[in-house]
Amino acid sequence: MTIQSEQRPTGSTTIPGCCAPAFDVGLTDDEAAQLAEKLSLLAHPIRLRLLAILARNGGHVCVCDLEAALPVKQPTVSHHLRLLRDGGLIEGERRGQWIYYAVRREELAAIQAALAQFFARM
Amino acid sequence: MTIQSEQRPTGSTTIPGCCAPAFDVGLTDDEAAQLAEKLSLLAHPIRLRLLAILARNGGHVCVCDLEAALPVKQPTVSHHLRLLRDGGLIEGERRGQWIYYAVRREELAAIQAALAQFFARM
DNA sequence: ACGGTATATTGAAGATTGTCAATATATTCG
DNA sequence: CGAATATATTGACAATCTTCAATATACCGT
Repeated sequence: MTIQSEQRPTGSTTIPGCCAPAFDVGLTDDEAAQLAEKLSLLAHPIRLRLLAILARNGGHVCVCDLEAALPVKQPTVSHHLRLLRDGGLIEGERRGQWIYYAVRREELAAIQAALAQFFARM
Repeated sequence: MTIQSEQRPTGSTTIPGCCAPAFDVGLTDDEAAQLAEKLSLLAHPIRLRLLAILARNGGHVCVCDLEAALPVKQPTVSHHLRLLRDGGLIEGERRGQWIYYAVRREELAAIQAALAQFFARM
């Protein structure tokens, strides 16, 4: 024959051919789920911009500032702020009529560390 | 009065009170959209595990291996592989009956760099 | 207390995503 | 060619996400 018979090189199974999970899996079910959840929180342009604004002006930005800076209406801003707050990434402090938000650096650093670990394992 | 009148310190507007976008915005509309797109691609447990497996066993893993290692059916594996391939993160090479996937390190590094830049700006 | 402003919540509607059975396509072997 | 295996695609369905108008809540100044 002209074409060489392909043989799957994957080891340690009795069945020749395919589908022997003898390889390195790398990420636990739980690890993947947790990291995916953190990434999902970041994976939205409005939330990224919210974080960026707050990180650089922390403690001095109220919701109306954010609404003015972003192309969405006030309920949408509040919605994303809530997601970020529930995810532990930001916190809000009421000062008078306004609520000032700021990034929680520790949590942000935790995500950064989780990502670094993920990439390190690649 | 006992309570001090709150005054928004945000500068450079003629309107006293609120909503003067004099602060640092930090992320362009486009930058945020692009980064969010990359993050969305990563933000799924199955895709994270696919990447981890492929990164550590690159070029030696066929779809049936992946299906065996993950808690989803074959069409779902193919679906996520397609998303990753369309996103430039992996590539597949047909060898005989099987198609072997591998991570594209450059693209993965690009995402890592984009993330690093994002966190650096925080 | 009242009117005004800031923010949150609710509810609805549309868009996107995730999963899988069924089916199609490609490849190998006999 | 025809059967068997590997992978991709289609189509349907459910779940989740995104946005916003309408409304509610909280606070301020008068």
